[in-house]
Amino acid sequence: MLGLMASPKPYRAPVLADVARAADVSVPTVSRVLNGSKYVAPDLAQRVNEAVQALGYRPNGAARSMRSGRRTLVSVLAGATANYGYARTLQGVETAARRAGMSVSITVVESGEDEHVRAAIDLTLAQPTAGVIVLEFDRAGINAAKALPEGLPVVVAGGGSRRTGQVPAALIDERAAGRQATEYLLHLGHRTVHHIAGPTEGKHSGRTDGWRAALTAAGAPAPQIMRADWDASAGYRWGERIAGMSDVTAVFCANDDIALGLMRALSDRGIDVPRDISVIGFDDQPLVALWRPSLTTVDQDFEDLGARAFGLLSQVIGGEPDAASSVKAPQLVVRESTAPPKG
Amino acid sequence: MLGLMASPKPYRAPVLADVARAADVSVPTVSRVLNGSKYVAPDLAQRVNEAVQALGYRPNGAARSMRSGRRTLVSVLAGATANYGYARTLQGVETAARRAGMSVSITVVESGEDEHVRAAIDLTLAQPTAGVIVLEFDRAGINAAKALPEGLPVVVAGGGSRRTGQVPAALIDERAAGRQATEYLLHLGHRTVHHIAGPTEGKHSGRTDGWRAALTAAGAPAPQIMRADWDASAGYRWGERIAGMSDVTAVFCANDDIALGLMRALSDRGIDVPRDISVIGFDDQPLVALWRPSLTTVDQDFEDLGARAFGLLSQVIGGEPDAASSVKAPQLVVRESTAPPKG
DNA sequence: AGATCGGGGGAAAACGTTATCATCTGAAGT
DNA sequence: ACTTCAGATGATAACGTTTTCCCCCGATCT
Repeated sequence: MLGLMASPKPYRAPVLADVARAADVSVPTVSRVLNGSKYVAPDLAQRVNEAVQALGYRPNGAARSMRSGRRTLVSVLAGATANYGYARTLQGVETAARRAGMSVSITVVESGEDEHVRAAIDLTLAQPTAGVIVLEFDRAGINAAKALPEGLPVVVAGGGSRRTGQVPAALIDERAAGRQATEYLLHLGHRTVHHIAGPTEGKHSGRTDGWRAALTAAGAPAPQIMRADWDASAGYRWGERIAGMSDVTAVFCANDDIALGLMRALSDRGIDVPRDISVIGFDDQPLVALWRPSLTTVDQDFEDLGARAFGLLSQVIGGEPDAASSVKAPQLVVRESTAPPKG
Repeated sequence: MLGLMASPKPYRAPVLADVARAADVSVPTVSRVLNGSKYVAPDLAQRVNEAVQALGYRPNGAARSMRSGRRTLVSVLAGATANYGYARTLQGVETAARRAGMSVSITVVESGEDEHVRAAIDLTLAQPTAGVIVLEFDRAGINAAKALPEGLPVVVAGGGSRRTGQVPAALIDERAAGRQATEYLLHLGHRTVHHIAGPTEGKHSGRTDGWRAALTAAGAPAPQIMRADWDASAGYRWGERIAGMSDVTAVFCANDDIALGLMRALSDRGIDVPRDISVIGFDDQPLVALWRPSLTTVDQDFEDLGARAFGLLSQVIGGEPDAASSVKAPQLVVRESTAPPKG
């Protein structure tokens, strides 16, 4: 009859009442001990701690957060996770959150379409979240930030040079960086600088703005913007076309992947970087320093961005009235892919 | 006196009772409508839905999960997040979870030290989690998997060729891949294959095992293993030494970063890949195809790994008795960095 | 010695939801 | 016309915790 026996213990996780019984104290006392309240006798506290150990008790997070109203989960909404910038920013958020005793959840917004935005938000808010950090690197993130309900603590992390709307933001000043990169190329003696931009993100991108500003300030002609997706293959395809253009001597790419794809295409066609054409990327992924030629690029401190975003969210959650946006300027890293023009 | 006025509405998120009042129905009825129960009159349902819309009501996840016992959060424990393999696996988990209507939380285990392991587990289990996926790519993950309490749904995702302990696992057969890569080099005519391994992970690594098995099967001599960290600089340092070794004609690297660092070091010393030395990597990061020469490597389907891990966890949570581990073999991708030896 | 005070601890309420149970209605079956 | 039944709804309990309230006690003060 063994096979028909009901399982003897369906294993129920121990709860506060079990601990209280084992320690022969009341339920609130156990709670007090666990939450480090003073006003509890040492011997009782010890009995409780022993019972907790013995039973392997873990507080039920749902019950805890429901009753106390305290939330220990922060949610990240992002258009992607595995791309370098996203992943590093997420890492920065996670590290900061962990040090503060909070957990991080991540939800991907598949696209900027209403449907995807709404689905992601619904999923995120189904958890008892203390607040939301939106990675505003793409349209999905931008739309998600707009669609979040009022009254919920929200901060944005992104590449603008100033705050977007009313939401506090941790920012990287892409505009300044784009300008600096372009100015560097002009300073080397290039007549103008071509630009491969990322997919259009609403009105403008800071990188593109900075590029244009530098050209205007220097009185240099602004060539037509070349649009590309974020990945290397898009850079490669533009490289094929640029190889046939005689007037291009310097290219500022919206990210490292595009730059590497471009360089490979040029290399495949016998065009030398940086002798024939200079190339600058954006992000400073670890591998680009190994490239031949190593890539001149803009170092964005994504981890710091994530940490700042979390800090800001903490302030907002804490109700601090002057939760101020922060902006940090990325840094140009000069390597081998840039040089004065041939002439 | 304006400055001294108490804020008029401290904003309390609407709850079920508010909706019920607005729709003039009972609280349970609202719950029924929201959970799609039948047995509710169409006109009532509509009133409820309108009230939900009007008030912007969102169910309180904590209360919901406490009462129903249903959990909609799965937790990922990992030794890192931003590295390519980790990030892609996490992406796979997130996508699968989102499709299943579940959220994902991520906690980094800083090291294999007891202290860090315990801290990470405590943090994770403070959330009302339905189950845990441990990324067993390093010692931190391995130790975390061991230290998780009994009775909690746990699965492992990693690179073993068979299950570790009693925990169901989604695996990538690194051993088979290591063997295949090594056999390919031998097949090209190399007398033996050198190997740069990752940091020692307990007893062994599947990649290293496969390498050794291939050499043994072919009767080739097994050179001393070269140990390295996972990053490119470690590969570079080995490259500096390998440049001075005359007997090295082929190197199998434990990951792509190491391989790229190695290739750069060799290139810096005028050693041609693949003419003088063949190099194989492991992971197939997107950029390695752009390298010059493009890298022969092993494609690991990390996203699929994450998806399988989530599927497995779902089964475990659902109480399916035969939640079977799955193993998938990665694939060798032949590119330009491998060739027959000179002689 | 009686009033006062504050540490220590238990009883009970409360959080917002879902599950159980009971009740009510109207239609179908005799 | 009287039961029967199923659909529809509300009252109430329950989940596991924290918070509030109150009582007890011994120590200190008049």
